[in-house]
Amino acid sequence: MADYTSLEEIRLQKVEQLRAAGIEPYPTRAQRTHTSKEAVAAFEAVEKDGKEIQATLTGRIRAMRSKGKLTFAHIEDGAGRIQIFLRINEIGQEQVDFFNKKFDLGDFIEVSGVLMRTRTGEITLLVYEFSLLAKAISPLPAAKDEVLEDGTVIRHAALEQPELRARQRYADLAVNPEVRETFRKRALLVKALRDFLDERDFLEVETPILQPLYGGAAARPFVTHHNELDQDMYLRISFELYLKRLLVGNLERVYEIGRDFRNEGVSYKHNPEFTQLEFYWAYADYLQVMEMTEQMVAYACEKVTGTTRVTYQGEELDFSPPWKRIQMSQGILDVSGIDINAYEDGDALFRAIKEKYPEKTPDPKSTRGKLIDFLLSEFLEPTLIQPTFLYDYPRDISPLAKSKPGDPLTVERFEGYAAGFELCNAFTELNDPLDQEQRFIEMGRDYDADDEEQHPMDEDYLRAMRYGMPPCGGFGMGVDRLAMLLTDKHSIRDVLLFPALRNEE
RNA sequence: GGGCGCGUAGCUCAAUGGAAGAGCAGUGGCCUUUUAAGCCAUUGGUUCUGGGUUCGAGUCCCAGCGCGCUCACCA
Repeated sequence: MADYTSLEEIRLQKVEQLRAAGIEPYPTRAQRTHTSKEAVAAFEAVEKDGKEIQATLTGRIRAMRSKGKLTFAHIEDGAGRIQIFLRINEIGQEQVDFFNKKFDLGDFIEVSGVLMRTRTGEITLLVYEFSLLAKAISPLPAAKDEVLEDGTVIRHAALEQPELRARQRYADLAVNPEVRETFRKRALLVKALRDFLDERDFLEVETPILQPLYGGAAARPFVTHHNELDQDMYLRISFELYLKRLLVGNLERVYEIGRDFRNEGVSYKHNPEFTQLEFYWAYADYLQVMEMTEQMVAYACEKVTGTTRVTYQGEELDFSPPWKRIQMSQGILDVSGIDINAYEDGDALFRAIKEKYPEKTPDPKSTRGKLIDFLLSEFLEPTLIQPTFLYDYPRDISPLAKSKPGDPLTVERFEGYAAGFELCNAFTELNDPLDQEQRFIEMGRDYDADDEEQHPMDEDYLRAMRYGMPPCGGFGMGVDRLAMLLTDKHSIRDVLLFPALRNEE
């Protein structure tokens, strides 16, 4: 049983009073002839001819101004806001009083009448009939909007607590229209990515979320259990190994947009579940994937924002191709002065880092690849503000990527960066089953047995690959991260409708 | 998980260790073109929770819970 506040008690009483008066506060059906936006457009179209437009509108009461014998209110629907006007001339004093006494901010109502323009010029529905669609018991956590002459809206005492906004996203959405806009943009983004790939003959597929083995990335998984099969299952940490099995099956171009789950820390750019796009493209290599990536992101950016230049946290990012390309060892040399090519094993590289940067503290047990990753995130990443591809990665942190011909320490892999963080990751896929098996074994050896990030040996994946996998390029991107960039949000929580939060009790 | 910060009315916020307040929302009234409507009156509090110090705690101390920022892990 809920504890009601005094404000809620009053509204509950109104519900009883309405029922006692034979009015159902939650009627089953509603109807409308126009959205708020359509009503305004319809009125503007015939205003000059003096023709009358009748309309029935539905929406939520967001502002109310009663002047005794007349009442102005604003209702809000999915399309926007519109003013309504109730007057004793049309409906009588009793009805005006009823509206004022029994209806509250937040209630959903249906209003019928004639469109008009008030003395101050606002297009308004003059109401002849009104009814309740759904009574709000709890007041929406917002005060008032002030609309300035130039149209800018100042919200007074808006819902601002980040915790409340995330926990009660329904209230946040109801009260902050720009939040609805953010999620519309997010939907546009996903649609744009899908359209782009569909147009290029990529087949959208769905692969298991519940997996008997996890793989395809370095992350700790969520573990669950299937009762009937009596076996532990993992929530996938990537789609990679399943999508590549499909290439063995002669599906040449596949992609999936879906949820990944990683049992890691939560931060402004990490949520335990997040949306990933992966595609695999037979007969392509990482350079072709690179080219398609910049086209795809620019396309999505343009569809979402109308341009390929967006402002992110005060910086203008230009996603139009081609993006800057930096070969990784060269990039690290440029910013840190350390030539990773001069050190073929982890110990040597570690000593070089400690000598040049005694204050930096990489883990001394790190592999060469992990040390390079350290240099990368320490020195290079923060400088990658404009969209940039970093390419040619160390082999030992890339167990699923194909080696660069003639360079045993390096694989054909790139990552896309923007605003200083990683956006996507791609490589020429390893399709040699014997090399792949060797990599799994190396990964098992390089990480401690209790390191949950180690890639488990996936025998079925190797079995698939032994049937022959075409050479191909593969790609993965955090869709939430791109959504952050395109909506200028600092935190991933702001582009997730229901971000992960600790239990309230 | 570590460090720092925050938690007061439905919302946004005040309150030197000394009487818990304001605006909006709510309630009652006045008001026939308002728009943060206005005017008059008025209701509303486990100051996150539990301990402690003190004559006295919203304020200081300890512990817990939640959130934010940040570092680490990771996309």
